[in-house]
Amino acid sequence: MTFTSDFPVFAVAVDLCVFTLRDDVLNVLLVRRGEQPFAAHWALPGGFVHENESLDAAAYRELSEEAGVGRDRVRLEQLRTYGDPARDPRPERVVSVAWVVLGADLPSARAGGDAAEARWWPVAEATRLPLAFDHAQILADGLDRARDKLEYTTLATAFCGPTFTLGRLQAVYEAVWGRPLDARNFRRKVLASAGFVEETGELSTGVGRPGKLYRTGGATDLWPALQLPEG
Amino acid sequence: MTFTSDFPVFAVAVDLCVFTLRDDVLNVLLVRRGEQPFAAHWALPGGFVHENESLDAAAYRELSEEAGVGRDRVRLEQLRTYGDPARDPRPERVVSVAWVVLGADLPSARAGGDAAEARWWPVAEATRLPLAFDHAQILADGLDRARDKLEYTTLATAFCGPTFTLGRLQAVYEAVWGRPLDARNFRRKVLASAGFVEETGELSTGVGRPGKLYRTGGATDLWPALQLPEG
DNA sequence: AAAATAGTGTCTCTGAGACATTATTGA
DNA sequence: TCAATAATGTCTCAGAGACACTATTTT
Repeated sequence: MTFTSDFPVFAVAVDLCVFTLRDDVLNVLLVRRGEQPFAAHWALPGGFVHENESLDAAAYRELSEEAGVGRDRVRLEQLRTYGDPARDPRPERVVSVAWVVLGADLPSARAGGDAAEARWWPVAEATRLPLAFDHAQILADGLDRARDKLEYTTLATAFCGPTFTLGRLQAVYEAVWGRPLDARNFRRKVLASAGFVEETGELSTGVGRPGKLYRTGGATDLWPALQLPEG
Repeated sequence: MTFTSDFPVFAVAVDLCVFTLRDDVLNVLLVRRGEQPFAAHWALPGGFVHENESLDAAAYRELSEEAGVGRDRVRLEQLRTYGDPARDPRPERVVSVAWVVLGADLPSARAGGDAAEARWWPVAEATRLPLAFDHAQILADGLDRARDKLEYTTLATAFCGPTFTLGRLQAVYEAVWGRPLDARNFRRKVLASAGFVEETGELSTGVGRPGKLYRTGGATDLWPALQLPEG
């Protein structure tokens, strides 16, 4: 397929920072590239936006192709757009719209799309890898965004399933912030934030004493905010 | 000039929400379009990104062309990217990277670039205009961003000149938030936020009692944050 | 003297952090 | 009975909001 235009021509891509918790550790999905440039390098999943496809539709499509995850399983928000002329060595000018994607219990990664291999990485390891393109920067920005958003939005519940105990929600905060929190203070603050969570009336099952199960409340912004402990 | 590509072809634009204070009222720069589509509609200043030009360079260039403002006069930050296939009626697919630009005492607008006319609008009026493309949405998002950022960053000083009194800084907050603030509490909080402002040793001149002049401190994030009063 | 702006202190209330023990379940 | 998780209360401290008057300058 060939296109022509009277404007400077760009390719537009989406790149995804897909985060989930595995064993109470924050993980990010990376794919190993099968093609040049950066063949065999690890990279964020992503790809080109199609004609007549919106940016978020492209993000959801890549998520489905490269992670096998449907849009009902995740929350997705735009991070920022990266457009340095040198960020992609190919002759085409490639601008990439990056997204942060949060999900609970996302499936084990599988190869798909043009990726030779896909797997979850604990973020501490992923940030030490020599990622393709400017993906190390994008990942760092995505992590910052996730950490910030947990403070003043209810986004943390996106890491949990449809129902969860307060203990699970606390584990989310501890994994993303990398700091232990006091359970009593955490519970007090979560329950004092109107619309953060609501009781389902059910109790959890499994190991340990059953606890009340909650679901996401109606609020999107948190007031008052939870505060990331300093130090 | 004609380009060809093996990828779906996009044009990439930048659009700017340029804010300044005029008579203690928050104003935004709009241009009247001279060409189709949306000829004679008011729009955010902006234009296409050139070949081999980074996104922020394009934003600064448009700012210079359409507002006559150099990069040393403003602070600029990326807002988000808009890419709905229907957002531009032209056959080319146009994705726009939007920016929020804050400046002090920006010059009276002049026509430039492909704008027939340019002028400052109080934001309350601007948001009621039928703007071109999806610019009403972009402007609304830009206003939200500016209001949020004033809470937890030192961005407010970008609306002031190189030195300013605390009274001027308070006027910035009141204009952007649309709420009166208590001067005593405001001073206490600003001076308690490490690195927000630092004394110059100079005093203001002009009407009223002279006050200490401050300049922007080294901090970019505010701790503790200033809080937008509710209600 | 009038208008405009700068500067100062205290009380009260809310929310944050620190901190230990008991309760209930499954293995 | 042990391991794992849930649940509960109090004290102290910091920061936010409410609130009134005096000081200095220009016109």
